[in-house]
Amino acid sequence: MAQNKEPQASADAILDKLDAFLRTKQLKLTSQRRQIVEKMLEMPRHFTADDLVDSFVGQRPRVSKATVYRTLSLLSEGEILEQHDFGEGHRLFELALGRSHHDHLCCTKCGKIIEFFSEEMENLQDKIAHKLGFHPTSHSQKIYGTCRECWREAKRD
Amino acid sequence: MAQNKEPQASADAILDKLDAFLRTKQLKLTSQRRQIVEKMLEMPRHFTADDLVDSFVGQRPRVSKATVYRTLSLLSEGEILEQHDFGEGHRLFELALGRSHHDHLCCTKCGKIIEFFSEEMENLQDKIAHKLGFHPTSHSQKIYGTCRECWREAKRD
DNA sequence: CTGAATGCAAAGTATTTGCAGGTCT
DNA sequence: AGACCTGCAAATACTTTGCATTCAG
Repeated sequence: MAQNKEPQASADAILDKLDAFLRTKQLKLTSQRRQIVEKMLEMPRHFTADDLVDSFVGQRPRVSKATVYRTLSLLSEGEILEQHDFGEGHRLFELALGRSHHDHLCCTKCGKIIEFFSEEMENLQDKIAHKLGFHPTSHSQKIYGTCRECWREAKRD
Repeated sequence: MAQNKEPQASADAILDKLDAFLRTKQLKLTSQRRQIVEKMLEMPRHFTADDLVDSFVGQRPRVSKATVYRTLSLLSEGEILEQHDFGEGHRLFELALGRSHHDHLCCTKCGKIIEFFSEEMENLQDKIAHKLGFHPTSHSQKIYGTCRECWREAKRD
């Protein structure tokens, strides 16, 4: 088990993968799609579609909200992004390309998200799924609670 | 590990728990709140707020959408219901009172949801959380994939 | 009696879609 | 040329809120 500190994929690596994916569907790698990929790299680990839309305000050429949403869908479908729902009423996106799979701890006090990976957990999940006749393709695991810092703060009161 | 086949709580048990919870907040057990509890018992294991709203159409006295939403919040807060998000764009509610904790397998072909519980998994989750300085209060785990039936069907083609 | 609850309609929030014109190959 | 894309605004889906009235304790 380890926290994940790997660097993210480069713009080039992402554009290559996106281009390859788009080709398989006879779609095009446009200027807007490139710009969105660039912006993605400047986003925090988890970001919303709206965060990305906002990053284009007052910029020329700008990219519209509709295009951002449409592109985020494509990026997810092409397995470049991953989508999460931490129960806040909106989706969060996370760059998946070049990073290995992991799960999340979510602090309900400060909103911090801690990533973790456990081989043991992965094996156990597979074992359980198979025992129930299920063929797993992916999973989402979130542990909610209080992080170290918020816990300390709570005890202080 | 076992699939969960326990019966659900009775209306009386739920109303008792709800009443106790409401008292602690100086809130009232109204006729509408009672009706919502009754309807909940007729719902499938997982239901949306809208399913519940619909169950009141053409009924007298009816309960409004706003009240349904407000009551579902209270029921969740009072740990009578649990909320889930299976990534379909709306919340699903599930009766938690009288049922023990479990996680879910979600078939992405047919939408079927299979429940499971694993002591081993629970322990592992706690172990990981603590190792990262985290104090867990709850978790949500979903394994997506193909269920036995859909898998067979896929192979047939 | 009095604070809490309700219904209604309106307002939000997040996301998707129709369409007319623009763009890439 | 033709298929795909884009921006815009309108539409959708789900949920929350403001307010005048009604109700539970």
